Amino acid sequence: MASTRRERARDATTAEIKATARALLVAEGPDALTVRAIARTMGLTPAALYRYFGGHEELVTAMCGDVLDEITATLEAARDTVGLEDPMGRLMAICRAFREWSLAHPREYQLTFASMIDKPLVGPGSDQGEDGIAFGSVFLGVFAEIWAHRPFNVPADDQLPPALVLQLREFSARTGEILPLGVLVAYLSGWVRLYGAVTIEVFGHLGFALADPEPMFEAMLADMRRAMTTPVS
Amino acid sequence: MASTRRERARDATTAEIKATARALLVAEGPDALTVRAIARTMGLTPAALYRYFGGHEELVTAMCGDVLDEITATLEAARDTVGLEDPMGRLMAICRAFREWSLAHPREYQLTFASMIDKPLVGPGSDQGEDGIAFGSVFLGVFAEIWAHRPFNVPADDQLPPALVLQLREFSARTGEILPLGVLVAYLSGWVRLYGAVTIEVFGHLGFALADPEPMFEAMLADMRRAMTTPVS
DNA sequence: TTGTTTATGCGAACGTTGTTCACTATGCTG
DNA sequence: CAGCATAGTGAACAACGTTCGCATAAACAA
Repeated sequence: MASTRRERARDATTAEIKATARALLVAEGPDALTVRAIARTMGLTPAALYRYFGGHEELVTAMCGDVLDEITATLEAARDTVGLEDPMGRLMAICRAFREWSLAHPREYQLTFASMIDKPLVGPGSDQGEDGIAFGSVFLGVFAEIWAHRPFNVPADDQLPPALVLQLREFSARTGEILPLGVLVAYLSGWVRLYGAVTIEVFGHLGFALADPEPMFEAMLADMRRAMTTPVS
Repeated sequence: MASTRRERARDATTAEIKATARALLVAEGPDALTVRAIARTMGLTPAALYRYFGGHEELVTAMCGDVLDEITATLEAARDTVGLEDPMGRLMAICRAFREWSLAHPREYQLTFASMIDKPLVGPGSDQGEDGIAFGSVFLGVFAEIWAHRPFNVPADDQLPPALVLQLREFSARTGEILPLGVLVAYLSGWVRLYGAVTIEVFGHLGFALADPEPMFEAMLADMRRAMTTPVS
């Protein structure tokens, strides 16, 4: 990609900045993620960083992109731990990997997944951002696998609220129309449940009742499986 | 409470500070929630505020408490819209009210429910904070109502993972031992699903697929109802 | 090789933030 | 009335994000 020497050096510095920022984030928390601190630990003047980033916000946005790439790779690796003959197992592997990564990287999680839409909007496939789509397609892909392998009981289109059907049609068109709307509902519900379970645990908002939420997480996964293995009636 | 004149004046100022902070938060966003800005809009010196609050963090913590009280009152009001003969309807009212309040007050929601455990830890009943317990007991109370009104199918204690049983026993002891452990599981699962669905919507992380997540939210409520109306087998 | 351009970094500065401190009034209390 | 706690002031400090003009070194054209 980077042909000329200059471009290579520039990319290296950019990477070093992001790496330093990342290290600062995990070591000192989000409040320490400051332009001046990054410059300081790199032996640079704060002003110098503005040759590489438009400002503080742009820098953390770039970091979110990196995080999203990293977690996408992690999920794919976890997914490929399980063979294609067991797509449900692949989904479970993804979910568990998502939880474990998030618990191991709470700061990054907060930055990337628990920010308002003001900031970089992400989900499993975000409006803006290529990284987001990649992240989302990992999930969507395995749902397609599951459906192809063994269809389960999903509501027919005319059993869904009309308002929902309209939105799902749009979403389906955007994602290649590979799945029935009912499967998209399962996909979205699954993502919402996973996101919620992980977020509440990362924030510690379950500590009032459970010191170790893992069994509850597994129970949620079991319920998710149950919903997706009801035979077609 | 406040007998002497001085104390009354002090409490009034304290309240005005929190009100100003709140107004600033909703009008300008969390970044504008600054000690100096509050003092400025009140016609005070920044230093003066330190007679009332230990610092910025303590101030937003106090605000979170207020928010928690406010939302608790809102949920109770919504709950009492439905008569005692329909406890499930009361739960649904609470859930919908929680979603609507959160969508109408995203900044407050972010501050109160989407902060790390570093900050004020809250959940439906938090480790620290009386407001949290009040908030949580609204939920727990209606679950008790439902169970008393019509028991549903919950796993027996020996069907639950032993690690979970131990934690649930502790939690049960802390909350008065009024419910079987399986009902506590339903309660916690319900809170996790509600929290997740609302959080993901408030953050806009569902916008990649749905412009209006309300039907999906209703579907989640329906599934919650289903899980809590399976007759005892 | 020489001259020109362009990217990179520096240093200083501005306005903002949270917070502390010495000081001055004001109003309550004995 | 005397004494004292309290509320508020103003100035200061360190740290922040950001901008500007100036140097320097690398890349390129002649």
